[in-house]
Amino acid sequence: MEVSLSSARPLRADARRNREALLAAAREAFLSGDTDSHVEEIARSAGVAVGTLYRHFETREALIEEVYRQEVDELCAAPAALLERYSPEEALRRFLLLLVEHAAVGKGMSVALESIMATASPVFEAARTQMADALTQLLDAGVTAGVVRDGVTGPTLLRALGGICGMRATEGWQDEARQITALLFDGLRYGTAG
Amino acid sequence: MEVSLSSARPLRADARRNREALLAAAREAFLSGDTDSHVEEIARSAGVAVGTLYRHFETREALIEEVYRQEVDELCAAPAALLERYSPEEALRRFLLLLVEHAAVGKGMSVALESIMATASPVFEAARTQMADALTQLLDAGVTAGVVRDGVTGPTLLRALGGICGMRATEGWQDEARQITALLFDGLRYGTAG
DNA sequence: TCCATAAGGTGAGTCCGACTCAGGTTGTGT
DNA sequence: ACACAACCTGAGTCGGACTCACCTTATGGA
Repeated sequence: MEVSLSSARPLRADARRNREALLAAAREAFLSGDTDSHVEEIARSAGVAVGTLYRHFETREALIEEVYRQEVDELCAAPAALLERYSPEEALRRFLLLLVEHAAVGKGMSVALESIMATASPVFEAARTQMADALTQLLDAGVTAGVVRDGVTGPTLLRALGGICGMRATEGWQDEARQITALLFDGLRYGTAG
Repeated sequence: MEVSLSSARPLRADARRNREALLAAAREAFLSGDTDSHVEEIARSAGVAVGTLYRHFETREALIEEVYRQEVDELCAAPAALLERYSPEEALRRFLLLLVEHAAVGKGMSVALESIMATASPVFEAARTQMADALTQLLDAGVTAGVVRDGVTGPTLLRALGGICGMRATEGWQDEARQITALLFDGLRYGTAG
């Protein structure tokens, strides 16, 4: 599903297997709300020793980042597809909601997101940029179509959505997230013909 | 400045001094971006031993919480004052901006906020409720005056503003925060006579 | 097929930082 | 001035992320 992009020679077969197992185990742990999943547990449930975990990932954080990066990759493919299928306004609306749904895969994930937010790692920086670009794409289409106010940038909107990450531990958080999204959506349209 | 509200007898003079010194040292450390300020450092710069720190605060987190709670207390006094001086619309606008300025006291503070967000401690719960109530007060005044849409609650708006917490580590974050605030403000007015 | 070899795996041990507690110190009421 | 409870101290414990010296095995060439 993924070809090597780096100049290094490909991983040995068993190494590749282990790396994948670790990512799967980490995702599993984070998604199931096991917030305090320790490296030892993740390694064990992946069927390897901690040393192997550290062969593949610089730190515990790096592993979390990688899990998150994969999520972001999937999400960032959406805007282009949505713009082909829907009007700019509708595409924007749907993407914002998609973001909410995606954040809903498990409260453990939002912990991971926060954990990453708290670091200034280059990996996360890339993910953030990617996401911001996706939003910019949608905003630009909206501005061109005259349904979105000018002057709001992708990175800004991304941050505005950041609050959704801190939302576990409440009962009706998903509805609330949708409300916030609607609020931002309307804020974006404020002052247009919409 | 503060009288004992609990049934326990007042602290001994030296204990009170130490407690205050610890809070001051902690605030200092957090505000100056010393993100990884260790309990040992905080205790030393307050002129006490770690044991003393733990006599006054259950855990490191509890100390952070207390610093934050004080900030929140100050902030929550604002809405009532603003509503006396300005129109509901203007009061809301000013309070949202005040929130941003307040978050600006130092990037270290946002780390503290996040740290608190990541726990479901009762202390933070109280602070959050307090803040949400302040926002509700402003929103209600706005709805009554017909300048704010109905159906948005204080807790919801609070979360929407949450994204601002994750904003250190960027150059022009303060301008961005202001933009987001404006966005939400307009979202709130969407569909009214405003 | 089989070997040489380097990539990969192992897990006991190190490091470090939050937290504890037995014992000394000091403010306070009488 | 005294008794004593409240307070303070800081070396030590504990837990979890991370390391590294040594072992295992995939791989590619003979």
